[in-house]
Amino acid sequence: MTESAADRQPGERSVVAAVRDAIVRGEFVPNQRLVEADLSAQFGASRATVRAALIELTNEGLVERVQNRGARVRAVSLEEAVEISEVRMMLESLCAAKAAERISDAEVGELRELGERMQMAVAGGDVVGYSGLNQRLHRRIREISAQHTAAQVLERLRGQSVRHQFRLAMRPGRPQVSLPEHLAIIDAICANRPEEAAEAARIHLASVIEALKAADAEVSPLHP
Amino acid sequence: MTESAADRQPGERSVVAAVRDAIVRGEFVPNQRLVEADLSAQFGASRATVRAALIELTNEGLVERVQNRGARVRAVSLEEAVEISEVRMMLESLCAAKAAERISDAEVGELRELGERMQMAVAGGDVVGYSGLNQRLHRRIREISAQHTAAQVLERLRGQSVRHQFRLAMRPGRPQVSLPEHLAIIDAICANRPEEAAEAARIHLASVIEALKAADAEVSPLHP
DNA sequence: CTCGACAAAATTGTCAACAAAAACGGAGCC
DNA sequence: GGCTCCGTTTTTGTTGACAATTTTGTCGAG
Repeated sequence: MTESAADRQPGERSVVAAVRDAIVRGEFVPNQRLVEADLSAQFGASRATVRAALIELTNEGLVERVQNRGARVRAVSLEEAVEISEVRMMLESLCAAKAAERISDAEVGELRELGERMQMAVAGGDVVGYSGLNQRLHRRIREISAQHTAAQVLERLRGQSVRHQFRLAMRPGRPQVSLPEHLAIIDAICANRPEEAAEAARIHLASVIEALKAADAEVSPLHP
Repeated sequence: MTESAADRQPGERSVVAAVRDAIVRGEFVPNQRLVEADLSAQFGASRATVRAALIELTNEGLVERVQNRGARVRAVSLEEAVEISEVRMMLESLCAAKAAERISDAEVGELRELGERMQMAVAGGDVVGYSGLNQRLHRRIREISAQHTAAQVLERLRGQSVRHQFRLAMRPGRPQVSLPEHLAIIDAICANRPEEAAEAARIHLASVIEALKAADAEVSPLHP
């Protein structure tokens, strides 16, 4: 077991970030128990600190806590991943429409550049690079939309579904189908067409939902 | 100062419920400081317990916490209330559509009865009763939709905007305009028409947003 | 051999006390 | 008179220990 995490900065707020990172990076696998004393030793913090961190991560949907039974990494099922994507479909279309209304000239250049880099990444077969640009695009659209409430909800949901998202990005052929969808969103936003941008976002997320179901069907061919 | 809150059941989870209730009921006003020691005395719990409760309520969006400066009741501005309503417009329309697809015969009866009771409440001028039925209707639709993720987000947002919602319900003439909107939602869901239900929900929330802005314009006639 | 009761271990919930940081107040200085 | 500096007070952040609960392991009876 690596002890790389036993660093300085026992801090207060850093513990939540550390545990969150460990979860989204896959270091802590779903359903793994998170014993307060263990985490307290692993990071330099006291038990009360990790306890506070676990409470915070619980409300973020990353960990599950039950009375007197401790915490564990929350496992999101396929059904939940689909639900999350449905909510994303609604909120990302809202943000896309808002962004199309408010975008500035400088931001247009930014989005266009992101789009070009995504095209290059796909052309070059750089899957992980494309995945990173993907995240940056969605985040930037949220920021441009200035819909703070929706952005916050979407950020929380992203943390919960990051595992499914990653599995999806690794599917062969997936980037080739998602790239044009992303470019359509960019085009609509940059052209100041809210309705078109919202529709493009809906189409993209519908595609994500289909891919999620397809990926699952491939793993478990028939109902086990 | 009333000491009615210093009850039994110092509990653990009850403290978050107690503080949450105090906030949504208006006992704790926006921007009011929430000193840990004071709350610790007011409710029978220790400081660590109220601290945990404050962290939880922070992630629910009801309180604001800044490093080394303590917690206070979060004040949601008009802009935030509008943002919240925009998100609600998207998610409630999603839930309404899902509910229209999944509703059972028994649930149809339930919703119809709720609608009749709402009509009676408005006819009788029972504003507070109508407000309660209003909440029950929205909650029941969320439950029927079986969209757990959206329901959870909506529940959190409801807590944040309950103050604005309440102010709205008290506006003279408001129930008369919101009642037919609610009945339209009920009709569409009970008739198994998802698209119609979603549209009805959108119309209702758009009306809420307009009313929010109007109510604010009335309080502060010109830009102060 | 299986099932249930009972004890032991592990883990969480709670508390009181200590340390650090920030807000407050007054005296001194320009 | 206003401003800064410094000590006091309040409030939060952290720590360790104790109590309550759950889980685990073991032993005996059927």
